[in-house]
Amino acid sequence: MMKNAPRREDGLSRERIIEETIVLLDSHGEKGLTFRALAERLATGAGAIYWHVANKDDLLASACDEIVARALSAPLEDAPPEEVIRALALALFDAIDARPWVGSALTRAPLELPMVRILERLGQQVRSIGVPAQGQFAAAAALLSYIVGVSVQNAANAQIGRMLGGDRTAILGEVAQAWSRLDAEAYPFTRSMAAQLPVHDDRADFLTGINLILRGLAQS
Amino acid sequence: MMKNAPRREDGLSRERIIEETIVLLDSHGEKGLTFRALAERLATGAGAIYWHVANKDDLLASACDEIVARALSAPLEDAPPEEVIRALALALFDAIDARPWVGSALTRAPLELPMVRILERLGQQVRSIGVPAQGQFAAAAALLSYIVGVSVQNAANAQIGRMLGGDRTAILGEVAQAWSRLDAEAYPFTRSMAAQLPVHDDRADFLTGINLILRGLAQS
DNA sequence: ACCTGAACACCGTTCAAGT
DNA sequence: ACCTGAACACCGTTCAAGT
Repeated sequence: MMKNAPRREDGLSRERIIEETIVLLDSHGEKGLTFRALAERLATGAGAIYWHVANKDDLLASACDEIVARALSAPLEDAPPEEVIRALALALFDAIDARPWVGSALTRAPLELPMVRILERLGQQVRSIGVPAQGQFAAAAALLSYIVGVSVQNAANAQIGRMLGGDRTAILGEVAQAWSRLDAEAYPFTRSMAAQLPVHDDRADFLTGINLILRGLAQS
Repeated sequence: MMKNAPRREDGLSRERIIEETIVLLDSHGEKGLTFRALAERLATGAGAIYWHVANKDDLLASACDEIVARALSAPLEDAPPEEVIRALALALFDAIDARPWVGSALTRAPLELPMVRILERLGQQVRSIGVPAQGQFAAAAALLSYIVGVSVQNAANAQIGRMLGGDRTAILGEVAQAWSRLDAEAYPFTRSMAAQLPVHDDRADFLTGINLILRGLAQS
């Protein structure tokens, strides 16, 4: 065709829809993402969105992939592979922590593009480390499971704090109180750990786990 | 009061509701759990359920807790603590694998009773191992994160297979084909791993990770 | 080709009214 | 104390009709 600029500036597009989806998810959470709310933001009808997007799952998955792609694009520097893996892991941990909805989207669509993006990056570094060929897949898969699994779990924790309104310390303080009120017979360990909960650093523990896996990898 | 058996046999009760919730979740998945469907199964009105249960979140959380409690009640034997931890981890892995909805319920209500149940069990074993006092919480928390995180992630994988109808091998075969069709420039690692995907054992990898953490714990 | 917006078939939750 | 079931305020998705 000859005309190549027929698109109106205010026309809908997949990109614009997904961009606005991210804004909506960030501002109003997972249950705030509604075709009606999205349509209003885009100044269009609810049905129009379906021309560019298959359904709500597609919407969520695409928004998730966008965030994952951004998180992975940052740490590209050439450094020792272990260092790159740590950087990738933390970038994902922080991205999911900042947007808990990314976590549930990741869990909902397991072997899709976002996961493959991460696996690829991890795999390339696993190769650089020098892990023998027959162990590369298991190593990359273990890292992938750990990173995504723990990050999602952590983000869920953080989200509940945000939902209850208070700051992190206050929430954890309340949980700690609840723990110290548990039955002494059934929950001796948890009771005695109540005091440590509020001063606990999840991000540091996450990194400790990564280092543990990397150490195990080096031994094999 | 004097009369202590006024309850009709067909009366509703929290237990009966949760029991039927589990049946419904198992048979029709997470989106099959509906107050209307549940009411029909219980031969009552939708609103009656609200007399025994706060809301849908409460329903899901209670069903989840029931399953977690069952999974933890099995492996009680006195064995070396590392062995008990492995047994607990696998029991949870299998329970969540069999019921993916437990995974998302666990993620939705992070620091609630089900998680505390698991933490307590792990913590007691961590103590038995002889981990020094100031490291016990971090150790138990690391195990908890890993077990729940990876199990949830694995269950999500398994679920997608079930949803697509085919058996596990067939699904993974298709994913493997999709992987081998990825762009050679951008996804060299994933492409070369395509063949290994269908013969990969997630449960074994899960256990490998547990052993890795236990080994790290023994060193400290 | 792309958009509109009414309509359909659902939801969770509430609440007056019953027993 | 416990249950009923209609009613309310929403959903995702479809689809004739428009441009």
